[in-house]
Amino acid sequence: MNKPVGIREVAEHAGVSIGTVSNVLNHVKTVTSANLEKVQASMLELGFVRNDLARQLRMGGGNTIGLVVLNVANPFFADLAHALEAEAEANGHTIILGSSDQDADRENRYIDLFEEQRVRGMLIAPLDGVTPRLSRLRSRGAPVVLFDSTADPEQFCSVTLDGTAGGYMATRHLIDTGRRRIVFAGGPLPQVSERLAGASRAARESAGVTLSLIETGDLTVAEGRIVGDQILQQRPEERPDAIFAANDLLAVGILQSLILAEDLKVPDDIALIGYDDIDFAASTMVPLSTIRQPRELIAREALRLLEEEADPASGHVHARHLFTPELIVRESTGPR
Amino acid sequence: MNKPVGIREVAEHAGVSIGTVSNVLNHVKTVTSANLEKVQASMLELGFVRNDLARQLRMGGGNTIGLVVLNVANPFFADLAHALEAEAEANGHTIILGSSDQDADRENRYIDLFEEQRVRGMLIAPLDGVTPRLSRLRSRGAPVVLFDSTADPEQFCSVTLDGTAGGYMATRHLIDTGRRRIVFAGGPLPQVSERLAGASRAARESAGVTLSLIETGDLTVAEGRIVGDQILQQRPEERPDAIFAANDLLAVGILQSLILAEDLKVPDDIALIGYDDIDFAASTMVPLSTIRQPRELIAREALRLLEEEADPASGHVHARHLFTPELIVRESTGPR
DNA sequence: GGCAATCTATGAAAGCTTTCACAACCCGTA
DNA sequence: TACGGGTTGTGAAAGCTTTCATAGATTGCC
Repeated sequence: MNKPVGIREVAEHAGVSIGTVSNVLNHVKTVTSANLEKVQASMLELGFVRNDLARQLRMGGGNTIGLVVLNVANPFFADLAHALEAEAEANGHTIILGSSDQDADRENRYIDLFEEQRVRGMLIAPLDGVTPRLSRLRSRGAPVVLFDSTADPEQFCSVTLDGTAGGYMATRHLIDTGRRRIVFAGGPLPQVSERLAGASRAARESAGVTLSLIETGDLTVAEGRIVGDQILQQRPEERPDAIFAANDLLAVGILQSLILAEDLKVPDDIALIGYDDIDFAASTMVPLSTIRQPRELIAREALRLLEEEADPASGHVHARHLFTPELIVRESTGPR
Repeated sequence: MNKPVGIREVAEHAGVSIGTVSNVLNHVKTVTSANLEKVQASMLELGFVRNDLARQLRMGGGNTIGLVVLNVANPFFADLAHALEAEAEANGHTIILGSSDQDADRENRYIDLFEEQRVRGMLIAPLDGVTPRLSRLRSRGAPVVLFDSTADPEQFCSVTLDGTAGGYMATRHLIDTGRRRIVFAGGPLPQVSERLAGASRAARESAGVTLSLIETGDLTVAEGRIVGDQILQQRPEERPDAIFAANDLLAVGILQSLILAEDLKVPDDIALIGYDDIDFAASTMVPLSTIRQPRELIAREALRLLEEEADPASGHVHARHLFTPELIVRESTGPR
């Protein structure tokens, strides 16, 4: 193992000054082509790799962006992370990903970590809304964009889908296709309250429509199966004629369960609609109607806001951006 | 926005020396409790956040680990990343995730980036085996563990599932349950060659078994549907009686397609087995038999090797660790 | 040839931490 | 009292880069 080779060794080897090497690294155009070549040759020969830690230290922070999601194993977040990563890469940023796994401690630990790393900003899908930890972060002036529409727009930028609108659209669609006894399945409640609120509104608007709630502990396939089994145990005449699942994973689980029943068909007897439009939604046995969240748009806007907030000259004002989601009709809510 | 507060300001405010503050930060036990309290109070009051960049610079690299996967959107890699992250966190490491998206350029860019960040080591699922870029990295002495069993064990540590064994197990299982005309679906070929090799061996061992190949351009649900449609277009008596898909995504797509056919039932007419045991595999319409890869074990071992390689005192010798995968029998290969 | 105006190169300083040789101090004992 | 030994605190140096004021070289023009 040789001595670590830094800018100084390169300068010496190439017979130029430290400053010149630095200029080469940073593509400053004042460098003579003769020097440029000498330096580049030396770098190659010595196997020089710029030390980004020193660079960032000197420059007072780099262009890394911290991302905290609720759970990478959830395809929606995996896709979102993917979109963010692609978008960030295009802007020369790097994303560090942390998965809080729905654990407040982990969330806080990642925030601490990112702060210590002097990230340029953070994108956070907060677990319990705005915690004291987050406020403290904010008061220190760190750029933060939340994926949480309940955040105080005076204090934070946030970018989200309009869950109320999505809930409304989904439920409205069920009603429009002739459904009357609708079940909303999802939980824990705080996380799905907007979608539920939208659903309620749609139900209230139409006479003769009832909306009931099956609360789940989580939004997973396994929980979905439990919900499905629950519904199967009801007497056929008691069963709902439509289910609005708070996300696609849940919907997939419900579908799994319902499809095993002989005396019940999706969508003929029960319509099913999900939320998120994960890649699998189009590939389930009965392709799933759902609400699509334009992940690329969210990703782009979140990064734009973060960039703006990080730039003191921009006259940035916090804003809450609500994107309106889109109804995707597939077979699981097919015409009755 | 106040002046950035560093260790120096804290020291001054608390009336102690810089060294003492550093000792507090690093939990050196020689600090008097009186001083400890003073320093901690000052930190709190000033809102001090340790600058990890300077710390890492001084210490010659931190404890961040770079991870390059082929594609985060693939549930297998998402789960693996998740497992690695959990394991790393337990050891006080942090994972930086990069997704190469099957693009050699991106792979190289991430490697460069990680090198500049002076990561403690890298975990890489290489696209095309060991590229010159990787060898150069190695020759520089950076700890690297590959997820690629074709890597030269003299040069690299690698951790993988035994794809040949997995391919053999899957095919053997199909044969044992009475199947004779087996199709292996997967591609591009280099990525699935081991699984195919295992399948071939199993087929050769049994008289009367034929194995044919449908090569795909990718291992996605969409490609799987294409494969399924292809099979449906064959005359019933020409169709295979079993399909071994090179991964679960592909299998899911195939299943989607086959299930639409009236004259064909899975598993009665065609058995189907996948590979990876992604979370969805148990949740498909006909729950999918598959080969499980013990992700947690891989994650643990990969990090252990990396740690060992990073520690010069360990007398580390490169090793290829092949984990034997496990056959998971579900309904898609149900008894004939 | 002489002078100003450009252009390029130089290298010390700064950015924030950890490290470590050394100083200061305390206590008990000869 | 003087001294040894142990404990705690100190602050300069180092780690590698970028920045920037300054020096030096070159060109153009009268």
